[in-house]
Amino acid sequence: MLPKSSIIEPHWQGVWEKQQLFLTDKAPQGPKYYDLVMFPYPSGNLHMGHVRNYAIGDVIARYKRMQGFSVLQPIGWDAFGMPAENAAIKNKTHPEPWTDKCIEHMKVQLKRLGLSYDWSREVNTSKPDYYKWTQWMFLLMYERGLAYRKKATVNFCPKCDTVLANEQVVKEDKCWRCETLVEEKELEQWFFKITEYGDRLLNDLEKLAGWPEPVKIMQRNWIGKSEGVEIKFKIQTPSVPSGHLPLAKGEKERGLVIYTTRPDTLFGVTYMVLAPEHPMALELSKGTSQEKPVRDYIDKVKHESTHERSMKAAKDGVFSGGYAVNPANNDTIPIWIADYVLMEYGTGAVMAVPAHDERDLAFAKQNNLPIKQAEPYTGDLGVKKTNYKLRDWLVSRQRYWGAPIPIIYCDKCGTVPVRKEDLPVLLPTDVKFTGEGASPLTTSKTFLKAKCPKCGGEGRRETDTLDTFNCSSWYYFRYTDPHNNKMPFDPGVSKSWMPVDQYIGGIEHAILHLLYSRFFTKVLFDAGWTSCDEPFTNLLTQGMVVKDGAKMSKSKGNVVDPDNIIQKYGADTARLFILFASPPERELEWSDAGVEGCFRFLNRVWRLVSEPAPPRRGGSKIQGNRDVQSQVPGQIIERKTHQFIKGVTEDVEKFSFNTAIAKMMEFTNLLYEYKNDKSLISNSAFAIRNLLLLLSPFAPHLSEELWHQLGNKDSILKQAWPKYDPALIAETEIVIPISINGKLKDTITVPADAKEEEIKQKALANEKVKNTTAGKQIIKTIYVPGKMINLVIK
RNA sequence: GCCCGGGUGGCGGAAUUGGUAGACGCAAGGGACUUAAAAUCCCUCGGUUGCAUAAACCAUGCCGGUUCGACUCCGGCCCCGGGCACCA
Repeated sequence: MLPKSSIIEPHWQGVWEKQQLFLTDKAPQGPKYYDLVMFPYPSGNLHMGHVRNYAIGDVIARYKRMQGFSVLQPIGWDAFGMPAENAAIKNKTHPEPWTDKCIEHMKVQLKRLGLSYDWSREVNTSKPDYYKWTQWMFLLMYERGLAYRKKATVNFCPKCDTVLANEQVVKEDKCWRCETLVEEKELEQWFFKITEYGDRLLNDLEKLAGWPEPVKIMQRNWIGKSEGVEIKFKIQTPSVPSGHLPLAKGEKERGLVIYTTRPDTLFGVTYMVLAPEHPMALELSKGTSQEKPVRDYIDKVKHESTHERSMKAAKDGVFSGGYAVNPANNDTIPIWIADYVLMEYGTGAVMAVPAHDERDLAFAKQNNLPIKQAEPYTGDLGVKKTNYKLRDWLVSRQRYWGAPIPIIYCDKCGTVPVRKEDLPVLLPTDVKFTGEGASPLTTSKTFLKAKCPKCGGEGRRETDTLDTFNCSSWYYFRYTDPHNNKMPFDPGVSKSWMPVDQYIGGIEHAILHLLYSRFFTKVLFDAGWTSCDEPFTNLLTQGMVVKDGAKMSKSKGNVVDPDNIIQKYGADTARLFILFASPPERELEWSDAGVEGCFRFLNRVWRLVSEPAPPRRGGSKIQGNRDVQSQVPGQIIERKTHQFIKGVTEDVEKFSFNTAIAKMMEFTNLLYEYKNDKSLISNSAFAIRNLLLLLSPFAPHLSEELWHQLGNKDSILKQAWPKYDPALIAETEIVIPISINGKLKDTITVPADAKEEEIKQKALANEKVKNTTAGKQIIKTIYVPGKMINLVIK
């Protein structure tokens, strides 16, 4: 083993840092390139998913720098969140020191990877100088009428007397700590009106040409715009004649309003379904024999979290005891109550058409309800209505480790926002972490009381904190002006960097994080803070790094420690392997075997460069590449070098790093074939120089070391990306496959400029072709220029 | 359940627009060098039949279709992964 990664890697990292090679100017010099990786949650340990993310980002950053771009590649910490609070509960400590320690450790790990970050722009969302501005964003939303309060259901453990996250609800709706059955509870919560931006978030997806199509489709479906109608059905109950139920305000005739996108299927309606929370659900059963079953069913559903409910495969329900009248044909149809209808969507009630809808069909079969094929209904009915699946964003969290929502409740003035000049609302430290009871903030003596900003009277602070998605929805703006203490970022400075040219992160963020970030950007745009209405021009969604078929995550505990790999093989090998093992968008199954191969490759490069023409020990004679045997080696090397530059450049452009690395391996293998030929020294020097340049974004330490060994004084990182000469890449001979009836028979080698006739003649003269076609008739010849020739015989 | 991906040798993967399936790497087997080992170098390597580096057939999750030609396009299934709004 020649390159001592443990020596050369820290050495060059030190040199780069000393020369401040990765510090970015306040504003770009020349064309800018904002290269962004999703900042990590500081779990305390770097895992392979991170390494993959940052290796991709770093290759792009280094490549773009060599192309002359002014590159901004920052890093920071998405530092608020539940794990720190859980750790505090478990270890009877405080989330802050725990988080700080995690960051400290991960920073050391990150630096070992030799990533070219501008560390002077590091952000930490859990520090007041950052969350001050997260609170500022909340106030901006509030000012613009986009923040409001309403009741919402949460998962609640009655024994711990506390709100649970979905993640804390384990199998069969039990609390993760005490296994008590989780309940649903209604609480007043803060929301952002993201629905007001639904149409823009939907329409502007079309602008995002640099986004993967599947991500756009997922967002489109998530927003779920649909055009339909609301139709009113009259109600009948067996015991009470139609119209006998009390009328709602402004209602002339009692009825059940449903939403449908398919009014044309009205003749096929055989029953109606209400969500269990529908206000009419219980009412309809009153005085019928169904009263008790309905009550029991609604009770049962209450104990199911909305999360579990939406995901269970088998849907259930109960007859309400009431009937409705189909306005199209006056049929009397039963009204059911079932959990496959959601109160949040439409009117919380649907007309069921088993003949047209799969869910209705499954439910009808299960409950022996009629299925009716019917003519399309063409009459005019109901009121046109556009609905969205997208719901307003619930930003309240009943937790400590987040940015406090900057609101004060005053008995006189009501809900009053904290003045911007009074930000930040600091997280108090006199707090208990028990995992029980209401939000920890309610236990602070210093926090709760506050003067009303309006009247100066005694007020009470909001004790909810902001969802951590708030922190990550604007951090890319902060990176552009990270130390500003007068505003979240200077619009002029941010303008010179925004939008992000390339955003890279896990596919698991395809919807929520990316949608919220787009929403924030649009609000900032409307408020005049930015001229971008979309934050990320290009998006690369990397696949997961999995181990034993399962996602590597802190919660699953199947995390592979990159430290071990770096220690054994070095950062260059680790980076190279993770890029080589799989294309970026695809899932990558981690395996320690294969890392070895990349390590061997780097050693081969090392020996190629630093051991000129060593005595070849052992082995048999070296054979030239078969297809170029007849040609002059010097020309071969030159041509292959230009082809190599072209190939790698194209691969890096399309982020096909695995094939780019394969090409470097092939090229290295080729150079080995000519290694001992003294007459080729100048060709080889040219080839090696380019090999190192192209390799440098992938394996920067080794490339830098060898670059200097070759006598270069300046850093390889400052060199220009090589260009190829199109005149020198053309092969003189090409290989044409001959197939008969689509089956390959043989190949022929012809001059690159051979004419069709010449190739056909040569193909027909081929021995194998003659043997196969003997006694048969050639009825068709297909020639694809430069590609192949196919003979169809009978 | 719904939405979005993926399925190619023993393994990770490659394959411009439908045109030589298996590049590159790993693992495996054989050999060279060495007192020996490590490292390095050379050869073989999808499957079946076959003495064969002769030839044929089969082969890109499964079934069917379009085409001179299908991993690639179309229809129907099966399996695996991600997301599903309080994990980030």
